[in-house]
Amino acid sequence: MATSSIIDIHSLKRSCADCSLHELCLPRGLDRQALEQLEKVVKRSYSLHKGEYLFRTGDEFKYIYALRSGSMKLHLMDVQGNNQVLGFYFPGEILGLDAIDKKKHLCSAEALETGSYCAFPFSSLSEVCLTVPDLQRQMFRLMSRELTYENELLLTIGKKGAEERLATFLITLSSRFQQLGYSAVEIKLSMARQEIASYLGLTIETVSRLFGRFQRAGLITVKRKHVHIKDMEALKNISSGCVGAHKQAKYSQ
Amino acid sequence: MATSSIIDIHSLKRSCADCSLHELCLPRGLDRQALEQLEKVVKRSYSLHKGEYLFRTGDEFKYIYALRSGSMKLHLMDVQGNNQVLGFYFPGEILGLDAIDKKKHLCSAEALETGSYCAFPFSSLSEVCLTVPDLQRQMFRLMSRELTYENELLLTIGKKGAEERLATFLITLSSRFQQLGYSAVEIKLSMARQEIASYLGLTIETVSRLFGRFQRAGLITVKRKHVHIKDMEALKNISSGCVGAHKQAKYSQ
DNA sequence: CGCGTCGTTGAAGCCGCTCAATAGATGTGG
DNA sequence: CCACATCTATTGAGCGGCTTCAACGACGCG
Repeated sequence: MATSSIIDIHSLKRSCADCSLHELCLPRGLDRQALEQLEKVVKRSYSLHKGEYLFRTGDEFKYIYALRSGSMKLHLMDVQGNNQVLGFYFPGEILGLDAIDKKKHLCSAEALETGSYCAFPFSSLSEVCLTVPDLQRQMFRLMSRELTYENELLLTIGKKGAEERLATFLITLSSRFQQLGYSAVEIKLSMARQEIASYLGLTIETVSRLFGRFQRAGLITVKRKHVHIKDMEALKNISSGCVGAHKQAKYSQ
Repeated sequence: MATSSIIDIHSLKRSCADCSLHELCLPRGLDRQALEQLEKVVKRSYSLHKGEYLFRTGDEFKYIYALRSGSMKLHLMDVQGNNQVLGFYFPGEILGLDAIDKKKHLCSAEALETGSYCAFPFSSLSEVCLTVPDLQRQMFRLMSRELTYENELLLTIGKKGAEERLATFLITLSSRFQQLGYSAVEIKLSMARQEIASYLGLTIETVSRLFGRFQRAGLITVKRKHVHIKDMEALKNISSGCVGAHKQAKYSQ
């Protein structure tokens, strides 16, 4: 479990209502009264540095976490050391929902850069859900959304070729950054090539080559962890397989 | 939406308490009083025939479904006709949870054989959740479990070779059947090769060849849709990559 | 500056896909 | 009941995309 930092400017912000992530995060759609209920259980603003874990496989499940700043990766490892990155998380997003069933975390959440988060004790949170219908609804929605994300990732990994996968990854990242108020074309990757590769079910070399190929084709410019999208349309076309012939089996009826 | 059959023996069973799937399904862990609340909203026992849909992509989300008998596949199709099977569902399992967020079904649920199901209007169900803590908890758990399943599928598709994937599939099927009270070694596949292939991110030819290879190796006997597991241990070893050398990149730290 | 980590690039090989033909199963109608 | 059509599954041959193996380059940090 991460230790709280000595000085954390975020801790000055006292309420979810004041939080800039208000409309993205757990409190989304809650009225003032409901927010007050939520305030009672939230533990606010712990900080986290690159490489630190929010939780690890096997940890007891106690909290749902909301990321306030920074970014994280969720990853799963099996007995032989196969390591699959399941997703990347950005401010306003919720981590830990998959641990509810087994009451243990089955995957690990690791910080990709320095950031901060809020923690909601799950037992208290679910009690509040009983008295605040909007909060219950929001919890259901968040879990449902998580399922949808994973469904799309499954489609990407299971049915798309390497170019489509990376293009899909970039497009998705772009739109998520835009929602957060950042540029849709200037992307700062907080994850390593290795992590992108794992997420997409590819190797690091393939990802590297694809970045090069996209750059040579004039779709993007890449410099280390900085990506500039020059031709969003073309990238979207690749992402949905409208160009370069070779795909995996389609099985269309 | 499926039509209810003219005669359905299951409709004679009036309560979840009497249902043989009681301990697997939504009512799991509920006391008598809680069950009564649940009874008020459930719509029981519609029947469904092979090829019929419980819901399709784009359908308005109104119900959560519990499968009573038979089996279903959940699948997702993108714009170009890439069709990914996301999962197979058996009696006691819940379908439709991923539609809560968007209030629309983003994937389709199709019957693999004749069966029956119960429907829970989601708006009523979530109201009941507010007064029955155990039911709310169960909903959270079910959604969480679904996330866990998908995580494991992602690991399988993203990091494992073809043999490992099929072995994992068979092992998983075996243990689910066992939980349902069926044999763990005599497996009747209700899905076609094509559907297995799509689920595992492979082609139908590869799946067919793997079945042949497993049979020649004495691990199983396959005859059409009937599989007999002869060497569970060996299958588990393959499933976790303990044998046949070649795997995908492991990325172990 | 030297070292370690991360990323890029090249060459070669293999796994699983594609294409194609056959066999088996299922259903239909005469 | 068999002939025919259709769909599903099996099997083979060849190829190609991605991985593997290997070496080099680029950064960042002590």
